[in-house]
This record gives sequence, structure tokens and C-alpha cells, in this order.
Amino acid sequence: MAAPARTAKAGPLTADDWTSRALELLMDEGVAAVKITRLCSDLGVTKGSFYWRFDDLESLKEAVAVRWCADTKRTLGEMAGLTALAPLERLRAMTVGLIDDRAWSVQRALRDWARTDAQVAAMVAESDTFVFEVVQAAIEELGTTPRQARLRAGLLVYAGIGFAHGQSGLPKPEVDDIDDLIAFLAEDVDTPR
Amino acid sequence: MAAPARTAKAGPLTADDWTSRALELLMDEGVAAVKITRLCSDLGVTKGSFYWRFDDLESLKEAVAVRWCADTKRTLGEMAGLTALAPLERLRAMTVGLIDDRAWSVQRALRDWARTDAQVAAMVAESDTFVFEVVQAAIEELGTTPRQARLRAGLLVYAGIGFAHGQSGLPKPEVDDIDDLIAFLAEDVDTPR
DNA sequence: ACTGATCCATACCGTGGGGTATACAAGTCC
DNA sequence: GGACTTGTATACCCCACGGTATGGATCAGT
Repeated sequence: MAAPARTAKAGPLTADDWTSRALELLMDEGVAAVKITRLCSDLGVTKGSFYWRFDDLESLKEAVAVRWCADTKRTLGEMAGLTALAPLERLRAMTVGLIDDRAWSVQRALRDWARTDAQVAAMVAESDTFVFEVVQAAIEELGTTPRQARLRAGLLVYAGIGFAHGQSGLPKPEVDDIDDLIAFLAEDVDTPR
Repeated sequence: MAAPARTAKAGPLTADDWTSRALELLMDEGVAAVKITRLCSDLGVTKGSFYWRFDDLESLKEAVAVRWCADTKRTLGEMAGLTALAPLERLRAMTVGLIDDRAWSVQRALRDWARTDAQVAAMVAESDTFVFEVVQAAIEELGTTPRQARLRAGLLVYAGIGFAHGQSGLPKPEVDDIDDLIAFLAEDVDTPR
């Protein structure tokens, strides 16, 4: 009982321990909850430890943003790499993973954060571009013109971002809505009337 | 020179003066900039004045949210009231007014704010529902099934929200893109293959 | 001219949170 | 075993910000 309430960790803290907890706080309570004091308290540690690893708060923010961006690109890169799947299936997988994935809660928080932090903003932009390109490629693969692919990909990606920021009273699409939605986005691609 | 730098106002401050400045701060510098001290400084006034009109910060937030919601519903209500215009034209007007209207900058800030304030969240939800219903009605008026109208309206409205939160590196739709986008959303409505 | 209401200034307090300085503990290398 | 590095604890400073208390100024009404 000598040690405080450190969650489930014995040895020295790694940088990932800090960014992990910061991400959790970001998801659960928003950017306002990411305070040094709070982090230390949660990790069962004092500020001396924090300032040993990071120069200041900015430094931590940067680490969090960089890590999140890398994670996102990796995850989505794997999905996009599933070239075995038909483009439709790929789109569906990404979209479904969008409406019930906890990760979008992070993205929402990070986007808030990005408005006051250039470092974070750069990471968000990089991630967005990546997502857009993947979606656009999948749609174009269905046979649409590049222009239509760009428009529809924009619609879907922006809708995804909007959904992540939702918490609105808007009806949130169910899984079977997704199918119809994807079908709609792929519509008329090879039957130019 | 006796009076401080009050922007362009002589008489006593009204509640609207406070909410106006708060909205400006919200747009320009985000929710983090809306501090009582800052507001007072900007209005050339001290905290005594603030606490004369409002009980506390929450009280101001509520006033801001209520005012914004009312403004939004009025503006959009006018657009929706243009029943003289064809539904397509109505949709186009709303969407165009969406991509270059400064008001969405407020909405973005308010949505951030809503995450930590129930009052604001309620106003945002109310506004969202209103927008959604208007768009859905317009699309349904084009001849789609109610289900399709709901899906497509969701897509468009969510995309709007996403666009407002963008500031990403994503390509932002130009005006002539909007036309094609609307056309796409209205597609196939009367030609069920 | 007096009074009350309205509107704002000034001064102050409490607290939370960023940041610093330094001491202590445990491992590592010679 | 000493010296040096790594990781954390303790104690402190500073200040921004929310909130309170109280007094001063202005104006309307009588």
C-alpha cells in the first residue's frame, strides 16, 4: 500500500503511458480535462515525473497528436490494404467502423484541440487527407469519374467528421442504413443514363 | 479620454452587447477565449458590470446559446419559407450559404462548447433537428421515399457539420461543385430502375 | 433637493493549474 | 563501494480566472 493508486503499472512510466492516459482523458472528458495535475493524479505520480519526460504541456500535446496520427494512418492503411475485398466492401468496413468506433471520440477532441494548437492541427490535417484519399480511391475504383469520386468522397468523409462531432439530436444511422448509403454513393456508376 | 476603449458604444451595456462580444470571441479565438475578464476588457468595463447582468459564467453561456439558436432558426426558417423556389433551388441556397457563411464558425465553436455544457448542448441539438427537418422535407419533396430522404438529408447535414469543423486539409467544395452535389442527392428520384 | 434604482469601479479572496528547484531512491558502471 | 544517471517526491512560486463585497456615479421621479 506504499504505492499510490497507480492503475496497473509497477515499473517506471514510459512516454506511452502518459500519452495513453492523455488520450483517454481527451475521449472521456474533453480537452479541458487534460491537465498536468490531473494526469499525475491519475497515474499515481507527481509533477516531478511529468517534467522529467516532457518539457511542458505543449510537448505532451505534440506527443499525443503525433501518436494519434500514426495510429490512425496505420489502422486505416490496413483497411485500405485489403485490396482483396471489393471496393464496396472496403467502403462499408470503413464506414461501419466509423459509426461505432470509440476512436472517433478522440478525433473529435483532437479537432477541438487543433483550433488552438498548430502542431495538433497539422496532424489532424494529415490524417484527414489520408482518409479522403483512401475513400476517393475506393469510389473511383467503382467506375466513377474522378470528379464524381472526389465529390462523393468529400460528402462521405465530411459526413463522417460531422457525425463524430454530432452529439446532436440527429438520427444516427444504423448499420443497415450504412448499406443503403454506400449503395447510394456507388449508384449509377456504370449506367450513365 | 476619460472613458476606456469601449468600441463604439456610449450608453449602458445591454445583454445583447455581452452576448454579441461573446459570440465574436467564440468565432475568432474559440471557447477558451470567452473569459469574464476578457469580455470586460474588450467592452471597456469591469467585472462589476458583468455580475450586474449575469449571475455567473453559466448564465452568460446560456444567454449566448439561446440567442444563437433563435437566430439560426429564424434565418433558416426564412430560407425554408421560400416555397416559391423549387426544392432544388432551396437546397442549393441552403448549401451554398453553408460553405461560405461566417455563421458556421460560430456553430463550430458552440458545438465545442456543447460538450461541456448541457444548456448549450440542448440548443445545438434543437438547431440541428430543425435544419435536418427542413432539408429532409426538401428532398422528400423531390419525390424520394421517406427513407431515402432521411438517409440523404442525414448525409448532407452531417457533411455540413463536418465541413464546419473541417479546417482540415480537405478540398473544400466550390460553388459549382455544390450544383453537382445537389443534383447527385436528387438523383434517380423518379426513375426507379 | 431628496431618494431610490440602475450601472459600473475597485479591491479583495480562493483556487486551480503551469512551471521550477531540489532532495531522495534505485539502478548502473567502473 | 563510490560516482553517475534515471525516475520520482516534496515544496514552493506565480498568476490567471471565477466570484464577492462594497462603494461611487448617474438618472428618474417626486
